[in-house]
Amino acid sequence: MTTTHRPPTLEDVARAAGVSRATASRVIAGTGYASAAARERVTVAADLLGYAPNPAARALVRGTGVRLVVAVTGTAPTVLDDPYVHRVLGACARVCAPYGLGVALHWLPTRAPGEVRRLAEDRSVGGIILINTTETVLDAVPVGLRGRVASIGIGSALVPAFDVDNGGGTEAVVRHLYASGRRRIAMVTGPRWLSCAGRSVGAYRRVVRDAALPVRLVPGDFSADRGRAAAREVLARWPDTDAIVGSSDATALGVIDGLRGDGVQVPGDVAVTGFDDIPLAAMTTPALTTATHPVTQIASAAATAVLDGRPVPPATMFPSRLVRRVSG
Amino acid sequence: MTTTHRPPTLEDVARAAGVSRATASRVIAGTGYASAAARERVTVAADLLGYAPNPAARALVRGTGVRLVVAVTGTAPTVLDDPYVHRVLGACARVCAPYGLGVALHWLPTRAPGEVRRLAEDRSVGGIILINTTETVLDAVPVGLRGRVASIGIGSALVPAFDVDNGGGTEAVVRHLYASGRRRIAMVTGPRWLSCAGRSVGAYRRVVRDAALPVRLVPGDFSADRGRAAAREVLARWPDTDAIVGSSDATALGVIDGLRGDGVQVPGDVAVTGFDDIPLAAMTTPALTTATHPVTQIASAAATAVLDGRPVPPATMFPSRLVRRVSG
DNA sequence: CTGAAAGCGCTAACAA
DNA sequence: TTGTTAGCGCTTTCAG
Repeated sequence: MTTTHRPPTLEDVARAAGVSRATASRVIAGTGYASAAARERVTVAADLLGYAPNPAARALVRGTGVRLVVAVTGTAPTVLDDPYVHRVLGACARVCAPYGLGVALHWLPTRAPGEVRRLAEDRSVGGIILINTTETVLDAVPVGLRGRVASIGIGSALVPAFDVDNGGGTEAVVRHLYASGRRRIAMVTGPRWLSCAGRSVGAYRRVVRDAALPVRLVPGDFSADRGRAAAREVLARWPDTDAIVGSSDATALGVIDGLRGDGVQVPGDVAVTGFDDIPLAAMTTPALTTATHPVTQIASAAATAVLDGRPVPPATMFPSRLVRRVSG
Repeated sequence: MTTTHRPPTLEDVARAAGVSRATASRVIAGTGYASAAARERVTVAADLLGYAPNPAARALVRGTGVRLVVAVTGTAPTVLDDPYVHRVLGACARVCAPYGLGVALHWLPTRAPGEVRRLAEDRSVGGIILINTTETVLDAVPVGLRGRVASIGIGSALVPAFDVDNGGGTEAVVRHLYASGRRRIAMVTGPRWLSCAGRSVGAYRRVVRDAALPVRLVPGDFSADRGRAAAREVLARWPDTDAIVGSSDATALGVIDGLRGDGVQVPGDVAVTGFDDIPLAAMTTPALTTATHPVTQIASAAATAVLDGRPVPPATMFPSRLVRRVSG
């Protein structure tokens, strides 16, 4: 007689432990009363059978959803191809694993901030992590989502924020540049619509103003291509620039490439710094001076907040540390 | 009177369309008979109400699982931190989205190939994508998983394989090196336990042998650190080497860095090539000559195969194309 | 071709 | 403290 190898259900565990399904449920889910004896017997039976609760069934009855959605705001669905987004997704996946939850990727069009409502209504969505979000999107988050949503970037009264202290990181970078003798420091900013990028610009302005240096800002978008173009703009507008602060490592690499195309030496003529400390920042020539960005930590904290459901502070900032290498 | 804004269920759709829940189910799921009239009315009602099936309920009744697991074989859970893995995860997430499925990340210890059985028994697992898998793991895949599992890398009779044609890519690279006059070409291999990396080594051996050049192999592991060390080993054992083929871009970058530490010019003294064509390969100095690796395409194809459940060929290879830049 | 009915595996009142 | 009961939203026989 061949027994089909069927995964054990709660029913099996209950029977093996000699209790009712309800009691077994209470001890497995860790909710409600149960005598020490019952607890013991159920626990033993469960790991004897190798029991694991079926997340789908659980989600169905609790109305709790079965996946954590990473929702990325942007003008086109290509924002989902970004390595940064993938890293966040990976970190979320690791946090979700013990809960039996999956993760999903969703594009939130900048033009249609109401889209977030549809996500909230989807019963299979257990929680939402917002990335690169805007005030407009934040305003569209329904109150019913309270406690099941977090933002990596800016937050709101309803949505707790988790982010790198890019103001602090940028400040450290610019101060370092000043300390090493640079006096005409330009910056390639992040995208304007991304308010959290504004903190870096603010920090740059502050340091530069305090030192009575000129403010030299050129818009960027975190990409290398834009960095390359921006480098030329900077040189065209302010030929005596002796340092360029990139708002991402990709930007900085682009800047270096653009500069080199014009025969400018880095860091000899112009120092260049990045932000993020991607793994390759240490391997390029010249090795990139930058500031750290603990993406995994941040994403894990955000995901944990959503899954735990415990109250969290409205904003949690993760420190960014200067990494001195060769480029600046 | 405030109506709680509850997402519509199939029941709601059925009522609105004036049919039974069963009929509504048939047309929504696209399975079983339904008159044109019924089909029409249900469809209209569904998108009038903005109905979306609840994946958890569906998974529960069909026993079909609610997430696609990306299972990475390796000696330590840190393999889950690899950007390559994250990219695969991202691609899978995009394929899963329309199915309402989530994705999950799982470490499959090299030492415990049987672990894959536990995954197979988990009712919440809808399918499995194997990464960096070994024959041992492949052998442990239970037959019950047929059609719900695919491998990125090597496959088996049970598990269809999806991979880059790294043999072809490597051949193109080595031929290019030869054509540009290099005659003493060394290679830093991928990890030995990863059999699909062997195809690159095979291709290298073949080209080199056909040209009557010496075989110079040094073991690597795809990492930049190992590349750096390997460069020195190569130089120590065969000082007249004039080209080094890296089996990944990270390796190549490490090799370049190691070479530079010894005052060797790239590509002047020694040409260096990579594999993967990561975005940054174009930005480094010197820009990296490499071969493409369509990771997203591969992962999407694998995920699609698992979710569709349609029969697929035992192995699907994706072409790798030479990208000539400066380093080699 | 359609509807009634029976669950999928689990949790949450409610009694006992 | 425990068991009984009633579903969560959906699919799927099985009769009509």
